[in-house]
Amino acid sequence: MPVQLLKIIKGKSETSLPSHLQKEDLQHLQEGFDHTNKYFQGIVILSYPLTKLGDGTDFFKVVLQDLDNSFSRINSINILIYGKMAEDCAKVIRNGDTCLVSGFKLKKSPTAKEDGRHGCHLEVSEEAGSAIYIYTVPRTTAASETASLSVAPKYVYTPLNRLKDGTIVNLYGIVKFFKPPYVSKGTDYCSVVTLVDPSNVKLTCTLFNGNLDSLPKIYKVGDIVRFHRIKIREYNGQMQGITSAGFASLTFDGTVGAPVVPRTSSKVYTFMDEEQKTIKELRIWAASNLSISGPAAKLSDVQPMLFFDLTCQLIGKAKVDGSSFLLKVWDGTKCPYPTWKVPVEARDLEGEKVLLHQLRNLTVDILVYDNHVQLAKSLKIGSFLRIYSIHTKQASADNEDVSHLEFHLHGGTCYGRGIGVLPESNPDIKELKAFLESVDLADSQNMESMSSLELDGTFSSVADLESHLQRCQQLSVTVLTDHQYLSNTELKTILNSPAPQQYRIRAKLRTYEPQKLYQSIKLHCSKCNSLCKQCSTPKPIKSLSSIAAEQQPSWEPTEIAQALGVELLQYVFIMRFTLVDGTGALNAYLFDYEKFFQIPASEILTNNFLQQKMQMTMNALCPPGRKLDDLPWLECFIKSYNVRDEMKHQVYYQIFDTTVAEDVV
DNA sequence: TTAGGATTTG
Repeated sequence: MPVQLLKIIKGKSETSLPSHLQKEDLQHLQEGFDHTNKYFQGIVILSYPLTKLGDGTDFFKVVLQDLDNSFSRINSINILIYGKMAEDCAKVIRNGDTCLVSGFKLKKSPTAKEDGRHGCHLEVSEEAGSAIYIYTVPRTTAASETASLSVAPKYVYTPLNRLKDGTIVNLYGIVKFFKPPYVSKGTDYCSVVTLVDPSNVKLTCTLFNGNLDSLPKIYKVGDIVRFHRIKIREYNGQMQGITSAGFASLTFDGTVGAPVVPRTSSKVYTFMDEEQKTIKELRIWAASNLSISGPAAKLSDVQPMLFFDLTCQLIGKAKVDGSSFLLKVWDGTKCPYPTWKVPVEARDLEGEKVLLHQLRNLTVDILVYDNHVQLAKSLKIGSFLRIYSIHTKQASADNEDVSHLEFHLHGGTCYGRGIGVLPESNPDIKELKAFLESVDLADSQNMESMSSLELDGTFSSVADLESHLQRCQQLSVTVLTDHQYLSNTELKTILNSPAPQQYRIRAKLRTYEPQKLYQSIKLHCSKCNSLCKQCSTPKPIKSLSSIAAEQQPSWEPTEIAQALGVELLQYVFIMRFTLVDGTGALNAYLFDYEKFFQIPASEILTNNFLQQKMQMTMNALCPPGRKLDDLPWLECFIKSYNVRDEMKHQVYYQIFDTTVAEDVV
């Protein structure tokens, strides 16, 4: 019988194993050895759900741990069971059962590197003549239910005061100190993490991995980690943790009440109710037993001679010299001191120039040195960072009257100095993003004169400077031709105010009508101020004789029209813009002969080039397919006016004294 | 192998 369920009664099984079988140790399970008449014995620590392979064959996988080698670095092995045997085993095998496997095929395990188990796995099936003997642990009904619901192994976690030299253990800990992953002098990234747990013992772990993503995703002191398969060694009279094969980690926010969501690079990990409970307990213990307050600060809080952690967004970067690298970052607040600007070659500066200029009053230059340069170079513009242990230093240059504040990330990793990239899903980053989006750039630009532009080293030539200056003064795809003294009014306020009034607004063009642009061109009658033809009272052609009779006749179109009783109509663009600014939406009419588009309405119907230009302009003002966030800003003047008839009264809005920025198309 | 917590000196 290929699968035998053997009950243990008082330590002895009901039936005996075939006498020809001999036990094989885990370390002797190697390719090239003869495993005929051998069996491997282990305890089931993990079983996966029964599945079907592509060809319909049943497949069942269990992990057996060799209790005789439980202190070895590798003490478990994958067993792959095929066909009917898979089905049979899946019905009876439970975690904690002891299994004997014979008649197996030994194959290289493709997952050994990831799961840290034996380099080979055992394949078994009836066809191959395999047999599995299962010694069950006694089962109550309740235990059986639990077992059938759980496919996770029962990991044992060692408290930090029970660690022994030379063992590989699983453990939990609260991060007391950490160095974010940095480039080591060897081949790997390194991260140093000091943990503490309710046994009040500290453990410093040195973790290496060639893949940055495989190191624990610790963002701040107080985070909680779960380490699997960490090796314990004695170093300088103290226990030390170090990565061993198969090391895996989960990291959790240590805040009481925060969602218990593990951060990990592993696609597969075990995390059950019991682990949830452990994290919650550790959070509570940490809250009442540890004082964890990181030196986080906003740029608005910084002082000279300070080491602090900054959570920020990267908007520019540039090489400076061989041992230092420039990061330009902002966090939405303004540093209360004048800050230094590190001179760099314009061609070396990466980042969106317009944005860099827009944010110039809110951006600080951080110079990073030595070992941090390599990581800094690899950072993506726009990414969110936490830069640990930035040093502020007050200094003044020879040509400066007032001192400025410098930001340095010195070389080395003392005190956890380094740079971490945080995902946008991180709660702190979500908060930062929301704050950054709320910052009124128009206000920040007004805080400083344009002369600083020349100081920040962003532009390579006068022409470049002028073009960007022009563009950045506009800061939107439209510009105002007058009334610049007015400040912006939110759409919500405008919608709630009586007409008539005039406003300056900053808004996005969500949509416009007509979408077929040729339909926007109308003939307008200036006499009746409508679209446009009832004002003409045509006279016969002989009426022109009155002009002809003059001594010096004028053949101007207006004179001819007047003589013929024709009211001249003018071509105009008439469009409806739906504008939004986060506080409300408003429909404003554009009535434009030439000024807004800088295209004469009278010429566009006969000029392909102008038609294309208008289409491109509208595409720039309201790029098709973009989300609202990605639409450009428009600065406009609008006036409100009342339209009343017998039935109703309405307020309308019209755009005026506004033109499309020159460099938009 | 690397680092092994405990601020650069630009």
